[in-house]
Amino acid sequence: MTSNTRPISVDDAAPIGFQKHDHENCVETALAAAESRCKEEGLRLTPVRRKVLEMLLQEHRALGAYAILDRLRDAGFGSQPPVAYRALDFLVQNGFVHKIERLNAFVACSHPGAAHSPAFMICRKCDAVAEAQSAPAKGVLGAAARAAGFEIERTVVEAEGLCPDCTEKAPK
Amino acid sequence: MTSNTRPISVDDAAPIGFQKHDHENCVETALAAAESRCKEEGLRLTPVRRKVLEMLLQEHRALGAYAILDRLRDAGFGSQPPVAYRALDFLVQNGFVHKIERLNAFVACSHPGAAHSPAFMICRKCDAVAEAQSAPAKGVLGAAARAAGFEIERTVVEAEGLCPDCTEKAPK
DNA sequence: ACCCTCTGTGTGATTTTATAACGTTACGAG
DNA sequence: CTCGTAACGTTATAAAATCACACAGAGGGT
Repeated sequence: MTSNTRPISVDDAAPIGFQKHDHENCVETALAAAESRCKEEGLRLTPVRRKVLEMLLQEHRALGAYAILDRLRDAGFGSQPPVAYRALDFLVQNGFVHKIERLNAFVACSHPGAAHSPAFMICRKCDAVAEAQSAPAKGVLGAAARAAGFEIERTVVEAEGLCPDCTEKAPK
Repeated sequence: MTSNTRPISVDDAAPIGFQKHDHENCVETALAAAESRCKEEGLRLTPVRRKVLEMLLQEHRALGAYAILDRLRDAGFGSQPPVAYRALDFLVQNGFVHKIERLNAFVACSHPGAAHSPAFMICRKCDAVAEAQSAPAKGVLGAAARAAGFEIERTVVEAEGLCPDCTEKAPK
């Protein structure tokens, strides 16, 4: 499906999270993408996992594991923490979902398919989360790492602040 | 742990964390700096707070709140979680200590006094933590934020990987 | 068909991390 | 000294994450 995967340019780096978009479509597209990628790679997108991914795509924001768990229970799945955590592990492992460390919460990946080291903008008012690209290893941090002999394997980049809506409403 | 002395060839970008240095001195200097800054700014570096800062300076790595709490108890302070969390709040608030979101743990700031948005390198093997500078708002992320109308107030930048020592030992 | 193994699921219990709520103490301004 | 506030100590509880173990179902080999 992601044959139409767009190259990530700076403009395009404008995050999905804070803008109006065709939500129905965005959810369906992403789900379909996940499905086909799993088929390709022999991964098993089981009902629980699919449900969790769907939930996270529906909300365009970070959900805690227990919020997810509640919804799973309502949907008739197991209701103990490991159920949610295992599904999340799978989804994170395979890049369908990202963990927001700052919030101990999870969001669906907005750039399905693209190899990326994600960066997030988190609104401290309304908790909206938008995903952008980052290239932390290219900047000052990368230089520091090389200088120190540190091998970067993975990066967490999370910006906290005010989203456009909240800036307007509370220009304080 | 490692008595392995590496050349202190330091390029300024190089972080303090992964190198041998005069630890005694570094602890004392930092404590003194904290004290004088608190005096200047009318902040109260109380015994608990001072003790916590000292502990974090001693270890050059991240400690969880409960590890800190244990040591506080041993030192004769209150032994309930809020004691540690309150001290940590104060220290983080005033820039003496940083929280490592990835680890839910805390490290003393390595660049006392300098206005900074810190970045961390975290060794996944030995948990060593080094602090470097970052300028996330200057790069791709900054561009994305401007494009989206997002106002960045604070950033979390944490790189996970292998520190020099662990790279040598387990080149895997 | 069968057995076997491996992965995923369901559940109870527990650990780890963090906050709420409330009374008491200590400090500084007046 | 007296008052108001900031810091502390304690009990209790919430929130986040993991452990341990049993069972179910898919696939492979025979």
